[in-house]
Amino acid sequence: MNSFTIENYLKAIYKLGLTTNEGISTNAIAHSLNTKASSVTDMLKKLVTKKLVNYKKYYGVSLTDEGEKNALSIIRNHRLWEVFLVEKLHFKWNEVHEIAEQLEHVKSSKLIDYLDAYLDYPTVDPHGDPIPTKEGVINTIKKINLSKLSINDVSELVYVANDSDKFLKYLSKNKIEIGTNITITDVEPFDNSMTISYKNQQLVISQEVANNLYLKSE
Amino acid sequence: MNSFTIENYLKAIYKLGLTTNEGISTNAIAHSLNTKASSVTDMLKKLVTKKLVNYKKYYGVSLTDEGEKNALSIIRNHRLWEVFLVEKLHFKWNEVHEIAEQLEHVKSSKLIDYLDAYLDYPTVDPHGDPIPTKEGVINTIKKINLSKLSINDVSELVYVANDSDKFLKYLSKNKIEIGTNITITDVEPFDNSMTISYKNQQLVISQEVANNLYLKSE
DNA sequence: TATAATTTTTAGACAAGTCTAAAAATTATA
DNA sequence: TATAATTTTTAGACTTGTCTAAAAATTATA
Repeated sequence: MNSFTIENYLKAIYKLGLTTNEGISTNAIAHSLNTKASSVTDMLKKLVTKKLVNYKKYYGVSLTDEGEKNALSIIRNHRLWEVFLVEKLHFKWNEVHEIAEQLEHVKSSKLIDYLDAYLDYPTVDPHGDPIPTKEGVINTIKKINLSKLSINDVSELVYVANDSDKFLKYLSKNKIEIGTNITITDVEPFDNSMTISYKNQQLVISQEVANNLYLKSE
Repeated sequence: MNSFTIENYLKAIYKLGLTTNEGISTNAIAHSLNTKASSVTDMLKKLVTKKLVNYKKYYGVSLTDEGEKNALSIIRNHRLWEVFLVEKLHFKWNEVHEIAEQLEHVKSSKLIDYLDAYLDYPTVDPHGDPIPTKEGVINTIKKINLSKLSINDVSELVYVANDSDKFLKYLSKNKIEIGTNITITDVEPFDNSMTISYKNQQLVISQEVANNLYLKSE
Protein backbone atom coordinates (compact mmCIF):
# COMPACT_ATOMS: atom_id res chain seq x y z
CA MET A 1 0.00 0.00 0.00
CA ASN A 2 1.52 3.30 -1.05
CA SER A 3 1.82 6.23 1.34
CA PHE A 4 0.04 9.52 0.71
CA THR A 5 3.42 10.96 -0.20
CA ILE A 6 4.12 8.33 -2.82
CA GLU A 7 0.65 8.77 -4.27
CA ASN A 8 1.26 12.50 -4.58
CA TYR A 9 4.56 11.93 -6.36
CA LEU A 10 2.91 9.55 -8.82
CA LYS A 11 0.12 12.00 -9.50
CA ALA A 12 2.59 14.86 -10.02
CA ILE A 13 4.71 12.79 -12.40
CA TYR A 14 1.63 11.70 -14.32
CA LYS A 15 0.42 15.27 -14.76
CA LEU A 16 3.84 16.55 -15.79
CA GLY A 17 4.05 13.69 -18.27
CA LEU A 18 0.96 14.94 -20.09
CA THR A 19 2.81 17.98 -21.40
CA THR A 20 6.09 16.40 -22.46
CA ASN A 21 7.43 13.29 -24.11
CA GLU A 22 10.81 13.42 -22.44
CA GLY A 23 11.72 12.27 -18.96
CA ILE A 24 10.20 14.46 -16.26
CA SER A 25 12.89 16.54 -14.58
CA THR A 26 13.64 16.42 -10.89
CA ASN A 27 13.19 20.17 -10.66
CA ALA A 28 9.79 20.07 -12.32
CA ILE A 29 8.58 17.54 -9.76
CA ALA A 30 10.09 19.51 -6.89
CA HIS A 31 8.36 22.65 -8.09
CA SER A 32 5.01 20.98 -8.54
CA LEU A 33 5.12 19.37 -5.09
CA ASN A 34 6.58 22.39 -3.35
CA THR A 35 9.61 20.49 -2.18
CA LYS A 36 13.35 20.41 -2.86
CA ALA A 37 15.13 18.68 -5.71
CA SER A 38 17.17 16.61 -3.28
CA SER A 39 14.01 15.26 -1.69
CA VAL A 40 12.73 14.32 -5.11
CA THR A 41 15.92 12.43 -5.95
CA ASP A 42 15.58 10.51 -2.70
CA MET A 43 11.99 9.62 -3.46
CA LEU A 44 12.73 8.62 -7.06
CA LYS A 45 15.15 6.01 -5.77
CA LYS A 46 12.43 4.58 -3.59
CA LEU A 47 9.92 4.59 -6.46
CA VAL A 48 12.43 2.68 -8.57
CA THR A 49 12.70 -0.07 -5.98
CA LYS A 50 8.90 -0.24 -5.98
CA LYS A 51 8.91 -0.48 -9.77
CA LEU A 52 6.64 2.53 -10.08
CA VAL A 53 8.97 4.65 -12.23
CA ASN A 54 11.68 4.33 -14.84
CA TYR A 55 14.51 6.55 -13.79
CA LYS A 56 17.90 7.29 -15.23
CA LYS A 57 20.15 9.53 -13.19
CA TYR A 58 20.30 13.07 -14.57
CA TYR A 59 17.91 12.17 -17.38
CA GLY A 60 14.55 12.34 -15.71
CA VAL A 61 11.82 9.92 -14.90
CA SER A 62 8.65 8.37 -16.31
CA LEU A 63 5.96 6.16 -14.83
CA THR A 64 5.93 2.42 -15.35
CA ASP A 65 2.61 0.85 -16.30
CA GLU A 66 2.11 0.03 -12.64
CA GLY A 67 2.96 3.60 -11.64
CA GLU A 68 0.55 5.01 -14.17
CA LYS A 69 -2.19 2.67 -13.01
CA ASN A 70 -1.67 3.93 -9.49
CA ALA A 71 -1.65 7.58 -10.57
CA LEU A 72 -4.86 7.15 -12.54
CA SER A 73 -6.54 5.50 -9.61
CA ILE A 74 -5.75 8.48 -7.38
CA ILE A 75 -6.89 10.89 -10.06
CA ARG A 76 -10.12 8.92 -10.40
CA ASN A 77 -10.67 9.18 -6.65
CA HIS A 78 -9.93 12.88 -6.67
CA ARG A 79 -12.30 13.68 -9.48
CA LEU A 80 -15.15 11.54 -8.18
CA TRP A 81 -14.87 13.25 -4.81
CA GLU A 82 -14.92 16.64 -6.53
CA VAL A 83 -18.14 15.70 -8.27
CA PHE A 84 -19.59 14.60 -4.95
CA LEU A 85 -18.57 17.80 -3.20
CA VAL A 86 -20.07 20.01 -5.89
CA GLU A 87 -23.18 18.05 -6.83
CA LYS A 88 -24.21 16.62 -3.48
CA LEU A 89 -22.73 18.88 -0.84
CA HIS A 90 -23.15 22.03 -2.98
CA PHE A 91 -19.63 23.30 -2.70
CA LYS A 92 -18.60 25.87 -5.25
CA TRP A 93 -16.17 24.37 -7.73
CA ASN A 94 -13.38 26.63 -6.56
CA GLU A 95 -13.58 25.23 -3.05
CA VAL A 96 -13.20 21.53 -3.64
CA HIS A 97 -9.62 20.99 -4.64
CA GLU A 98 -7.93 20.95 -1.24
CA ILE A 99 -10.60 18.73 0.24
CA ALA A 100 -10.43 16.28 -2.65
CA GLU A 101 -6.64 16.23 -2.22
CA GLN A 102 -7.30 14.65 1.15
CA LEU A 103 -10.22 12.42 0.22
CA GLU A 104 -8.41 10.95 -2.77
CA HIS A 105 -6.08 9.02 -0.46
CA VAL A 106 -8.78 7.10 1.39
CA LYS A 107 -8.14 3.42 0.69
CA SER A 108 -11.22 1.42 -0.22
CA SER A 109 -12.06 0.33 -3.71
CA LYS A 110 -15.57 -0.50 -2.62
CA LEU A 111 -16.00 3.07 -1.41
CA ILE A 112 -15.05 4.42 -4.81
CA ASP A 113 -17.29 1.94 -6.60
CA TYR A 114 -20.25 2.90 -4.46
CA LEU A 115 -19.50 6.59 -4.78
CA ASP A 116 -19.28 6.25 -8.56
CA ALA A 117 -22.68 4.55 -8.65
CA TYR A 118 -24.16 7.11 -6.26
CA LEU A 119 -23.01 9.91 -8.55
CA ASP A 120 -24.45 8.04 -11.55
CA TYR A 121 -21.12 7.28 -13.20
CA PRO A 122 -19.92 10.77 -14.13
CA THR A 123 -17.36 11.04 -16.92
CA VAL A 124 -15.92 14.46 -16.10
CA ASP A 125 -15.27 16.39 -12.90
CA PRO A 126 -16.53 19.94 -12.24
CA HIS A 127 -13.51 21.43 -14.01
CA GLY A 128 -14.20 19.37 -17.11
CA ASP A 129 -11.37 16.91 -16.51
CA PRO A 130 -12.18 13.36 -17.59
CA ILE A 131 -12.53 10.76 -14.84
CA PRO A 132 -10.44 7.63 -15.47
CA THR A 133 -12.37 4.36 -15.31
CA LYS A 134 -11.77 1.75 -12.66
CA GLU A 135 -9.63 -0.06 -15.22
CA GLY A 136 -7.41 2.99 -15.67
CA VAL A 137 -8.73 4.16 -19.03
CA ILE A 138 -8.89 7.93 -19.39
CA ASN A 139 -10.91 9.48 -22.15
CA THR A 140 -8.95 12.52 -23.24
CA ILE A 141 -11.38 14.91 -24.85
CA LYS A 142 -10.12 16.65 -27.97
CA LYS A 143 -9.87 20.28 -27.05
CA ILE A 144 -8.25 23.46 -28.30
CA ASN A 145 -7.25 26.59 -26.52
CA LEU A 146 -9.71 29.45 -26.79
CA SER A 147 -7.09 31.68 -28.36
CA LYS A 148 -6.78 29.19 -31.26
CA LEU A 149 -10.48 29.41 -32.12
CA SER A 150 -11.38 31.23 -35.33
CA ILE A 151 -13.46 34.40 -35.06
CA ASN A 152 -17.20 33.73 -35.02
CA ASP A 153 -16.86 29.96 -34.55
CA VAL A 154 -19.00 28.71 -31.68
CA SER A 155 -17.70 26.02 -29.36
CA GLU A 156 -18.38 24.59 -25.94
CA LEU A 157 -16.13 25.20 -22.95
CA VAL A 158 -14.94 21.75 -21.88
CA TYR A 159 -11.94 22.42 -19.70
CA VAL A 160 -10.42 25.01 -17.42
CA ALA A 161 -6.65 24.71 -17.05
CA ASN A 162 -6.23 26.84 -13.96
CA ASP A 163 -7.97 25.96 -10.75
CA SER A 164 -6.66 28.68 -8.52
CA ASP A 165 -9.21 30.29 -6.27
CA LYS A 166 -8.78 33.61 -8.03
CA PHE A 167 -9.34 32.26 -11.49
CA LEU A 168 -12.34 30.15 -10.60
CA LYS A 169 -13.91 33.12 -8.85
CA TYR A 170 -13.31 35.22 -11.95
CA LEU A 171 -15.13 32.65 -14.05
CA SER A 172 -17.96 32.32 -11.60
CA LYS A 173 -18.39 36.11 -11.39
CA ASN A 174 -18.63 36.25 -15.18
CA LYS A 175 -20.96 33.25 -15.42
CA ILE A 176 -18.55 31.21 -17.49
CA GLU A 177 -18.81 27.48 -16.81
CA ILE A 178 -18.16 24.07 -18.31
CA GLY A 179 -20.68 23.67 -21.11
CA THR A 180 -20.97 27.38 -21.93
CA ASN A 181 -20.95 28.03 -25.69
CA ILE A 182 -18.41 30.70 -26.57
CA THR A 183 -17.62 32.73 -29.70
CA ILE A 184 -14.70 35.08 -30.25
CA THR A 185 -16.05 38.27 -31.76
CA ASP A 186 -12.91 40.38 -31.75
CA VAL A 187 -9.17 40.17 -31.07
CA GLU A 188 -7.02 43.16 -30.10
CA PRO A 189 -3.60 42.67 -31.76
CA PHE A 190 -1.83 45.00 -29.31
CA ASP A 191 -2.09 42.68 -26.28
CA ASN A 192 -3.98 39.68 -27.68
CA SER A 193 -6.94 40.44 -25.47
CA MET A 194 -10.20 39.35 -27.06
CA THR A 195 -13.88 39.99 -26.90
CA ILE A 196 -15.95 36.87 -26.44
CA SER A 197 -19.67 36.39 -26.69
CA TYR A 198 -21.69 33.86 -24.68
CA LYS A 199 -25.08 33.64 -23.00
CA ASN A 200 -26.17 36.81 -24.82
CA GLN A 201 -23.39 38.85 -23.31
CA GLN A 202 -19.97 40.15 -24.31
CA LEU A 203 -16.79 40.16 -22.27
CA VAL A 204 -13.24 41.36 -22.91
CA ILE A 205 -10.73 38.84 -21.61
CA SER A 206 -6.96 39.01 -21.35
CA GLN A 207 -4.63 36.63 -23.11
CA GLU A 208 -3.89 35.02 -19.76
CA VAL A 209 -7.54 34.22 -19.24
CA ALA A 210 -7.88 32.85 -22.76
CA ASN A 211 -4.88 30.60 -22.22
CA ASN A 212 -6.73 28.82 -19.45
CA LEU A 213 -9.94 28.12 -21.33
CA TYR A 214 -10.28 25.13 -23.64
CA LEU A 215 -13.10 24.41 -26.06
CA LYS A 216 -14.35 21.22 -27.64
CA SER A 217 -12.44 20.67 -30.85
CA GLU A 218 -13.73 19.16 -34.11
CA MET B 1 -2.98 21.01 13.09
CA ASN B 2 -2.74 17.59 14.72
CA SER B 3 -1.42 14.58 12.83
CA PHE B 4 -3.58 11.53 12.17
CA THR B 5 -1.56 9.74 14.83
CA ILE B 6 -2.24 12.36 17.47
CA GLU B 7 -5.92 12.35 16.60
CA ASN B 8 -6.03 8.61 17.05
CA TYR B 9 -4.38 8.84 20.44
CA LEU B 10 -6.87 11.47 21.59
CA LYS B 11 -9.77 9.37 20.40
CA ALA B 12 -8.43 6.27 22.16
CA ILE B 13 -7.89 8.16 25.41
CA TYR B 14 -11.36 9.65 25.20
CA LYS B 15 -12.98 6.26 24.69
CA LEU B 16 -10.99 4.63 27.48
CA GLY B 17 -11.96 7.52 29.72
CA LEU B 18 -15.64 6.68 29.34
CA THR B 19 -15.26 3.49 31.35
CA THR B 20 -13.06 4.72 34.19
CA ASN B 21 -12.60 7.71 36.44
CA GLU B 22 -8.90 7.15 37.05
CA GLY B 23 -6.03 8.10 34.82
CA ILE B 24 -5.91 6.01 31.67
CA SER B 25 -3.00 3.58 31.77
CA THR B 26 -0.21 3.48 29.23
CA ASN B 27 -0.87 -0.19 28.62
CA ALA B 28 -4.57 0.36 27.98
CA ILE B 29 -3.75 2.92 25.31
CA ALA B 30 -1.08 0.69 23.80
CA HIS B 31 -3.52 -2.19 23.63
CA SER B 32 -6.28 -0.12 22.10
CA LEU B 33 -4.00 1.35 19.45
CA ASN B 34 -2.13 -1.87 18.76
CA THR B 35 1.19 -0.38 19.63
CA LYS B 36 3.81 -0.71 22.37
CA ALA B 37 3.75 0.91 25.81
CA SER B 38 7.04 2.65 25.10
CA SER B 39 5.57 4.30 22.02
CA VAL B 40 2.66 5.49 24.11
CA THR B 41 4.93 7.03 26.71
CA ASP B 42 6.78 8.88 23.96
CA MET B 43 3.55 10.19 22.53
CA LEU B 44 2.16 11.22 25.91
CA LYS B 45 5.16 13.49 26.38
CA LYS B 46 4.38 15.15 23.11
CA LEU B 47 0.71 15.51 23.96
CA VAL B 48 1.69 17.20 27.22
CA THR B 49 3.72 19.82 25.39
CA LYS B 50 0.70 20.41 23.17
CA LYS B 51 -1.49 20.78 26.26
CA LEU B 52 -3.84 18.05 25.06
CA VAL B 53 -3.45 15.75 28.09
CA ASN B 54 -2.75 15.83 31.80
CA TYR B 55 -0.11 13.27 32.50
CA LYS B 56 1.69 12.21 35.62
CA LYS B 57 4.44 9.64 35.17
CA TYR B 58 3.36 6.16 36.22
CA TYR B 59 -0.12 7.41 37.16
CA GLY B 60 -1.86 7.57 33.84
CA VAL B 61 -3.30 10.29 31.68
CA SER B 62 -6.50 12.23 31.05
CA LEU B 63 -7.57 14.67 28.36
CA THR B 64 -7.47 18.42 28.92
CA ASP B 65 -10.52 20.39 27.80
CA GLU B 66 -8.69 21.14 24.59
CA GLY B 67 -7.81 17.46 24.13
CA GLU B 68 -11.40 16.41 24.70
CA LYS B 69 -12.66 19.01 22.26
CA ASN B 70 -10.31 17.59 19.67
CA ALA B 71 -11.35 14.01 20.41
CA LEU B 72 -15.03 14.85 20.14
CA SER B 73 -14.47 16.59 16.85
CA ILE B 74 -12.86 13.47 15.39
CA ILE B 75 -15.63 11.28 16.79
CA ARG B 76 -18.18 13.64 15.25
CA ASN B 77 -16.46 13.31 11.89
CA HIS B 78 -16.30 9.55 12.21
CA ARG B 79 -19.95 9.11 13.05
CA LEU B 80 -21.21 11.49 10.41
CA TRP B 81 -19.19 9.68 7.79
CA GLU B 82 -20.63 6.37 9.01
CA VAL B 83 -24.13 7.72 8.55
CA PHE B 84 -23.19 8.86 5.06
CA LEU B 85 -21.72 5.50 4.13
CA VAL B 86 -24.75 3.57 5.33
CA GLU B 87 -27.58 5.91 4.34
CA LYS B 88 -26.28 7.33 1.09
CA LEU B 89 -23.79 4.82 -0.26
CA HIS B 90 -25.75 1.82 1.07
CA PHE B 91 -22.90 0.14 2.87
CA LYS B 92 -23.87 -2.43 5.44
CA TRP B 93 -23.22 -1.12 8.92
CA ASN B 94 -20.55 -3.72 9.56
CA GLU B 95 -18.49 -2.44 6.65
CA VAL B 96 -18.10 1.21 7.48
CA HIS B 97 -15.76 1.39 10.43
CA GLU B 98 -12.40 1.11 8.66
CA ILE B 99 -13.43 3.57 5.99
CA ALA B 100 -14.71 6.09 8.53
CA GLU B 101 -11.42 5.70 10.40
CA GLN B 102 -9.78 7.23 7.36
CA LEU B 103 -12.42 9.80 6.47
CA GLU B 104 -12.56 11.18 10.01
CA HIS B 105 -9.13 12.75 9.57
CA VAL B 106 -9.98 14.88 6.56
CA LYS B 107 -9.46 18.49 7.62
CA SER B 108 -12.24 20.85 6.63
CA SER B 109 -14.85 22.15 9.02
CA LYS B 110 -16.93 23.33 6.09
CA LEU B 111 -16.96 19.79 4.74
CA ILE B 112 -18.36 18.47 8.01
CA ASP B 113 -20.94 21.24 8.22
CA TYR B 114 -22.14 20.54 4.71
CA LEU B 115 -22.14 16.80 5.28
CA ASP B 116 -24.14 17.25 8.48
CA ALA B 117 -26.74 19.32 6.61
CA TYR B 118 -26.80 16.85 3.72
CA LEU B 119 -27.56 14.01 6.15
CA ASP B 120 -30.24 16.16 7.79
CA TYR B 121 -28.45 16.59 11.11
CA PRO B 122 -28.44 13.03 12.43
CA THR B 123 -28.05 12.56 16.19
CA VAL B 124 -26.82 8.97 16.22
CA ASP B 125 -24.63 6.87 13.97
CA PRO B 126 -25.66 3.48 12.52
CA HIS B 127 -24.46 1.68 15.67
CA GLY B 128 -26.60 3.93 17.86
CA ASP B 129 -23.71 6.02 19.15
CA PRO B 130 -24.58 9.68 19.68
CA ILE B 131 -22.96 12.22 17.35
CA PRO B 132 -21.28 15.12 19.20
CA THR B 133 -22.37 18.56 18.07
CA LYS B 134 -20.05 21.01 16.37
CA GLU B 135 -19.62 22.65 19.79
CA GLY B 136 -18.44 19.39 21.34
CA VAL B 137 -21.61 18.47 23.21
CA ILE B 138 -22.38 14.76 23.28
CA ASN B 139 -25.80 13.54 24.26
CA THR B 140 -25.26 10.33 26.16
CA ILE B 141 -28.43 8.29 25.90
CA LYS B 142 -29.51 6.51 29.08
CA LYS B 143 -29.23 2.85 28.32
CA ILE B 144 -29.09 -0.48 30.13
CA ASN B 145 -27.65 -3.78 29.16
CA LEU B 146 -30.10 -6.29 27.77
CA SER B 147 -29.26 -8.78 30.52
CA LYS B 148 -30.43 -6.24 33.12
CA LEU B 149 -33.91 -5.99 31.59
CA SER B 150 -36.76 -7.58 33.53
CA ILE B 151 -38.62 -10.43 31.92
CA ASN B 152 -41.51 -9.31 29.70
CA ASP B 153 -40.50 -5.64 29.69
CA VAL B 154 -40.30 -4.22 26.19
CA SER B 155 -37.56 -1.79 25.24
CA GLU B 156 -35.87 -0.40 22.17
CA LEU B 157 -32.36 -1.40 21.08
CA VAL B 158 -30.35 1.83 21.09
CA TYR B 159 -26.75 0.71 21.10
CA VAL B 160 -24.51 -2.14 20.05
CA ALA B 161 -21.27 -2.32 21.99
CA ASN B 162 -19.34 -4.59 19.67
CA ASP B 163 -18.71 -3.61 16.09
CA SER B 164 -16.69 -6.59 14.97
CA ASP B 165 -17.57 -7.94 11.58
CA LYS B 166 -18.69 -11.22 13.09
CA PHE B 167 -21.04 -9.69 15.61
CA LEU B 168 -22.62 -7.25 13.20
CA LYS B 169 -23.18 -10.06 10.71
CA TYR B 170 -24.83 -12.10 13.47
CA LEU B 171 -27.23 -9.24 14.18
CA SER B 172 -27.93 -8.64 10.55
CA LYS B 173 -28.62 -12.33 9.96
CA ASN B 174 -31.10 -12.33 12.83
CA LYS B 175 -32.71 -9.06 11.77
CA ILE B 176 -31.80 -7.25 14.97
CA GLU B 177 -31.12 -3.55 14.43
CA ILE B 178 -31.07 -0.20 16.22
CA GLY B 179 -34.70 0.62 16.98
CA THR B 180 -35.87 -2.99 17.27
CA ASN B 181 -38.19 -3.52 20.26
CA ILE B 182 -37.03 -6.45 22.35
CA THR B 183 -38.52 -8.46 25.22
CA ILE B 184 -36.84 -11.15 27.30
CA THR B 185 -39.21 -14.07 27.54
CA ASP B 186 -36.97 -16.56 29.32
CA VAL B 187 -33.57 -16.87 31.01
CA GLU B 188 -31.67 -20.14 31.35
CA PRO B 189 -29.90 -20.05 34.73
CA PHE B 190 -27.29 -22.65 33.72
CA ASP B 191 -25.41 -20.42 31.26
CA ASN B 192 -27.40 -17.16 31.41
CA SER B 193 -28.51 -17.62 27.85
CA MET B 194 -31.89 -16.06 27.21
CA THR B 195 -34.80 -16.23 24.85
CA ILE B 196 -35.77 -12.89 23.40
CA SER B 197 -38.79 -11.93 21.41
CA TYR B 198 -38.90 -9.23 18.73
CA LYS B 199 -40.56 -8.65 15.36
CA ASN B 200 -42.88 -11.59 16.02
CA GLN B 201 -40.03 -14.02 16.35
CA GLN B 202 -38.08 -15.69 19.14
CA LEU B 203 -34.36 -16.19 19.42
CA VAL B 204 -32.09 -17.81 21.97
CA ILE B 205 -29.00 -15.67 22.56
CA SER B 206 -25.88 -16.34 24.59
CA GLN B 207 -24.78 -14.20 27.52
CA GLU B 208 -21.98 -12.83 25.36
CA VAL B 209 -24.46 -11.59 22.78
CA ALA B 210 -26.67 -10.06 25.48
CA ASN B 211 -23.69 -8.24 26.94
CA ASN B 212 -23.27 -6.33 23.71
CA LEU B 213 -26.85 -5.15 23.33
CA TYR B 214 -28.13 -2.04 25.11
CA LEU B 215 -31.71 -0.90 25.42
CA LYS B 216 -33.26 2.49 26.08
CA SER B 217 -33.57 2.91 29.84
CA GLU B 218 -36.29 4.75 31.81
C1' DT C 1 35.74 23.79 -26.81
C1' DA C 2 36.74 25.73 -22.47
C1' DT C 3 34.25 28.04 -18.95
C1' DA C 4 30.09 29.42 -16.70
C1' DA C 5 25.54 28.51 -15.25
C1' DT C 6 22.24 25.31 -14.08
C1' DT C 7 20.48 20.99 -12.69
C1' DT C 8 20.88 16.90 -10.22
C1' DT C 9 22.80 13.96 -6.94
C1' DT C 10 25.21 12.80 -2.65
C1' DA C 11 26.35 13.21 2.15
C1' DG C 12 24.95 14.01 6.42
C1' DA C 13 21.45 15.76 9.53
C1' DC C 14 16.77 16.27 11.42
C1' DA C 15 11.64 15.41 12.90
C1' DA C 16 7.86 12.20 13.65
C1' DG C 17 6.67 8.01 15.18
C1' DT C 18 7.88 3.41 16.26
C1' DC C 19 10.50 -0.47 18.29
C1' DT C 20 13.54 -3.59 21.51
C1' DA C 21 15.92 -4.18 25.61
C1' DA C 22 16.94 -2.73 29.95
C1' DA C 23 16.10 0.10 34.04
C1' DA C 24 12.94 2.13 37.30
C1' DA C 25 8.66 2.45 39.62
C1' DT C 26 4.50 0.53 41.16
C1' DT C 27 1.53 -3.18 42.64
C1' DA C 28 0.72 -7.88 44.15
C1' DT C 29 1.96 -11.75 46.93
C1' DA C 30 3.99 -14.57 50.22
C1' DT D 1 7.46 -5.98 54.60
C1' DA D 2 10.55 -8.22 51.59
C1' DT D 3 10.33 -10.21 47.18
C1' DA D 4 8.14 -11.19 42.91
C1' DA D 5 5.44 -9.76 39.11
C1' DT D 6 3.82 -6.25 36.39
C1' DT D 7 3.70 -1.79 34.45
C1' DT D 8 5.94 2.14 32.88
C1' DT D 9 9.74 4.72 31.44
C1' DT D 10 14.29 5.48 29.40
C1' DA D 11 17.98 4.77 26.17
C1' DG D 12 19.23 4.02 21.86
C1' DA D 13 18.12 2.54 17.24
C1' DC D 14 15.30 2.41 12.95
C1' DT D 15 12.06 4.15 9.09
C1' DT D 16 9.96 7.64 6.24
C1' DG D 17 10.36 11.74 4.33
C1' DT D 18 12.52 16.08 4.48
C1' DC D 19 16.32 19.54 4.41
C1' DT D 20 21.03 22.18 3.62
C1' DA D 21 25.42 22.34 1.70
C1' DA D 22 28.61 20.59 -1.27
C1' DA D 23 29.97 17.72 -5.18
C1' DA D 24 29.11 15.95 -9.73
C1' DA D 25 27.00 16.01 -14.13
C1' DT D 26 24.77 18.32 -17.74
C1' DT D 27 23.68 22.27 -20.57
C1' DA D 28 24.47 26.95 -22.13
C1' DT D 29 27.56 30.50 -23.54
C1' DA D 30 31.46 32.93 -24.97
